[in-house]
Amino acid sequence: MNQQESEEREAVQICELYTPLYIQMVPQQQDNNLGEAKRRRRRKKNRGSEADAVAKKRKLTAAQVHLLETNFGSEHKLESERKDRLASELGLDPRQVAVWFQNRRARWKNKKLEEEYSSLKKLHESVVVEKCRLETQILKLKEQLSEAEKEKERLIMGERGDGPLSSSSPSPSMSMDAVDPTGLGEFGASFEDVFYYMPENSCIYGMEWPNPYI
DNA sequence: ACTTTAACTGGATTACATCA
DNA sequence: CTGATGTAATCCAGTTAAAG
Repeated sequence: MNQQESEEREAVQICELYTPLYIQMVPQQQDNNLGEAKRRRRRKKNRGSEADAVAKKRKLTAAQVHLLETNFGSEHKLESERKDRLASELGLDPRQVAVWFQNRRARWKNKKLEEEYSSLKKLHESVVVEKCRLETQILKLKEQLSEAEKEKERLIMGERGDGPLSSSSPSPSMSMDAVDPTGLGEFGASFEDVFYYMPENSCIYGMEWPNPYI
């Protein structure tokens, strides 16, 4: 038996398995004329008493869902031929298969959006932390610069001899040597610093993200 | 009461057929 | 041949409601 034959046989077996169920689940069309060219009728709007009588919602079986999922996994779009083939394999109305694919695509899209949202959120949080770290570093460097300028001023005054502190030694912490040439030094990896400094309320680590899914 | 999901609706788009 | 028009199929976003 070649592969095609075995696939066909499997399809027939599945059909046999589900057809009675389908007949039970979905009332068959009256004008099911198989010899007729494929009907191209726009489906009727299904609202009101007739719909209530006919369209009860049915849960698909695990086997049906499994086959649908497998198909969805290989291709999210559903061409007409595949829809019909799947429908007959599953013993479902092609319309049900189409609806299932539509809903499945919507669920998949939602899931993808949620994943994208959470990875962007993580990225945003790390950027906020980095921004705060850099702002803290800027602040401290500015302080150092200001101290260094004061020290410079003091030395100039000392050389002229008109300064009261001409001979006093510069405080070690205020000397230019104290300025870390790398600009990083003690602040390089100090995350604690980040959380003590909140310029203009910009550093709100762990702030609530608006959740679009609520 | 809440969630999941099958089924539905309406609007937009596309492909195809027909006709002037 | 070509453009206009109509129809059917399909998609998506949003909604409804059955069922668990």
